[in-house]
Amino acid sequence: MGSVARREREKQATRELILDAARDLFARDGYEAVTMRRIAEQIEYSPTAIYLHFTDKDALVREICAVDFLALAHAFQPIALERDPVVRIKQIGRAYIEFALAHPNHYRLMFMTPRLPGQEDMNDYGRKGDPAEDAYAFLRMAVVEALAQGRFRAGLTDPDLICQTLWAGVHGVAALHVAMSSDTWVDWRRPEQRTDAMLETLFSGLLRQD
Amino acid sequence: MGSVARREREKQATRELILDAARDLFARDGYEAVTMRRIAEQIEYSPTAIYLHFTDKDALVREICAVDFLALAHAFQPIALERDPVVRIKQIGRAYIEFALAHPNHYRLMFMTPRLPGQEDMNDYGRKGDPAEDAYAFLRMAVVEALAQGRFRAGLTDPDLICQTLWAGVHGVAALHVAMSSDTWVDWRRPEQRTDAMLETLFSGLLRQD
DNA sequence: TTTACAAACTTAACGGCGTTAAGTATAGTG
DNA sequence: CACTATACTTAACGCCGTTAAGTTTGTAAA
Repeated sequence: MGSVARREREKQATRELILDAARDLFARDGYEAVTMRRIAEQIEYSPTAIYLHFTDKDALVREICAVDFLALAHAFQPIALERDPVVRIKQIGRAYIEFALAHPNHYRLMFMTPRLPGQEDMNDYGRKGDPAEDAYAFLRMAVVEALAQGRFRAGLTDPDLICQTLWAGVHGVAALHVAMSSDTWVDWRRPEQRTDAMLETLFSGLLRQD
Repeated sequence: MGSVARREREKQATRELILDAARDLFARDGYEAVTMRRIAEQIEYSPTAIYLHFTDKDALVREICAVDFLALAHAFQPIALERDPVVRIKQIGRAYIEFALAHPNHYRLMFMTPRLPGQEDMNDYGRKGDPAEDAYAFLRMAVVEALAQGRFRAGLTDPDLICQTLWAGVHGVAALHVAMSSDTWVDWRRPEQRTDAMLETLFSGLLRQD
């Protein structure tokens, strides 16, 4: 009787097995290194078995990303308690870059790979649960609040433009690190130093000076 | 007698044929869309013929990029005439983003794709001729000059850190556009507007205020 | 207790990819 | 005229994502 429930549980278990094996490959070596055959070998199933649990490779990897991005959302949780919106923005920026440095392959897939036109159909987490979207919304709220407090320089009134400038700034640090840090023709400063320099520059560039 | 020279010329001609066909594919649809078989079909050669002119696909595409990046170096030429190093920096930033927007696939390959470890062997253009490297050196010279003129804020003394902050800023605008501009959950401002906002932010953040 | 069935999985294959080994045609040289 | 270097082609290898067609197996209905 309860057997259907058990079978369902078993199916979810192998689904998790696939996800875990794929996550290992992905986190260590990136999207290209994740192959259906390699995942299958690791969990001792045939490659086609994976298709019983995921529609295709892209869906599988994106689900991994979506799950792991909850770590970013989690990092935002304590930040939400901070009262000063400007401090909050700074903490968001720092947490954002830290996430990118800790999960470069996740970051690359989510923010450095062009979206193919026409895949706005979202995964199981649904449109409004997308952590990346949430992060933008979270930043935007802080910006709107700081704007209301008159914290930005005169002339800066568009919250989206401010958000996009902030985002571009921290994304630049993160993305340059992910893609270019092993280039030897630049005498790279340490990532934390670059993060600090960027945040200070953005803030003294955007904020009304005391 | 002069036949060896003619043969050499003919070989260079088919080499150019390959480069042009590959460039079309690459510029329109990006790295993945460039396949040896597709190039071959277009120029009516067999796929293996390409290997007589290029060691592998990566070498071929990187040569395309290196060549087209000369356009960026070219855009820097008039900028070099500008006397004020701060103005020069601003013009470099603007030209840089304009290049990225005009050649998104080139930009993606050169600056948004992680370098595989151990390919520091450079192409025919040689180590010092790499336009990307030249661009950084060009920026750095302007920064050093501005630094000598005391144009940066107190506390900003490291030319490389300043360069990397500037680079990250403009890279952020460019990279976010290339990878994320078709995402609909952000109310994107126009790229030129984002460029202006970023440059103004960076400059008022970095420069000593008059 | 047997039969039917649906779910989970496998085997074999397709078409694509980058790349290579082996063969061929040809033009210039001794 | 024979020889050889060069520019090419054909055929194949081993990968990839994905699918069509079977096979097992545990449960439920007869």
